[in-house]
Amino acid sequence: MREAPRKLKMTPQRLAILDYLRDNVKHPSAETIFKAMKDKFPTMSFATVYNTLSTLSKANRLRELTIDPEKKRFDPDLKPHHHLICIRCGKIVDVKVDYGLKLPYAVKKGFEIIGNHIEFYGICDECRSLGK
Amino acid sequence: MREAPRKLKMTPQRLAILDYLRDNVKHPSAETIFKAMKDKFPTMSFATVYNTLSTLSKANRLRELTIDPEKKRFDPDLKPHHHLICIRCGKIVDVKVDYGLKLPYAVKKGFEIIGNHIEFYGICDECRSLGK
DNA sequence: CTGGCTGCAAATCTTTTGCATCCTG
DNA sequence: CAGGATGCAAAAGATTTGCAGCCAG
Repeated sequence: MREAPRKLKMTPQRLAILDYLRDNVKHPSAETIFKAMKDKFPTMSFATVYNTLSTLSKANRLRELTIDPEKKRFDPDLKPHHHLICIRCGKIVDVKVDYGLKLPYAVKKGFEIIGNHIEFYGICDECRSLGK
Repeated sequence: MREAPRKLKMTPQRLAILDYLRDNVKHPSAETIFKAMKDKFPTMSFATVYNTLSTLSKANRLRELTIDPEKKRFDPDLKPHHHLICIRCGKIVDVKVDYGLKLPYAVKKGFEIIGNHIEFYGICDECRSLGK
């Protein structure tokens, strides 16, 4: 693809965000990340978080998930994998299974296929035990 | 599931939206739908479009797609199927293939699985011929 | 020195909500 | 006639942008 993982200037803010995301399997939203950042960097602004996340995403250092209709979620795990989301509480868990999906020629005709992502929808045990 | 397809009061606005969506394979956004509505119903408000779409969705008369990070898209086709989106122009085409996806027990443990949806990402021929 | 990055605020865009009025069933 | 639906405007969120000052190479 076009956007080569060009070299990034590593500022304290970017390092902090990358650090927060490393091995983070909770798929946090920008707001969650912002709140976590404020602890260490009380001066970091919302715009910087958004801009940084966008920059890191373009540089292939993280992936933006669209699985949550409310907001974007961010995933530091770059290996192709899928997700299961609880439609009640928004909890997201990884689905590291390779399904080897193929598109029939009639569908992909004209398209250059770049990738795919499976969203599984469900209700987690906590939400189910919480009444409904 | 919970939300039974209860009886809907059929107002002219709802009929118009359902009519516009019927056999519509373009997966329009709320804004696109609103614009189309304004032609026939110059008085229809944005809020009514959103409220109606939300109501119809809850009543299982259409499906909300989260595949486009920019905005929600709406699909009147209720039969389970998947989608291929052009990441440049946002064009969405149906992928009517049953992949019979199964989750390993270790993953779905604790979850009540409700469904799944595959997003294929690509670049359509038009966008490719348009330079980049 | 220069361009990129940050911080702040304001702008934008999508979607939701409050409320008075209207209309369907 | 009653409750739900509409229309309008304003609110609420999420995300983006403009811009001046700052910092690193």
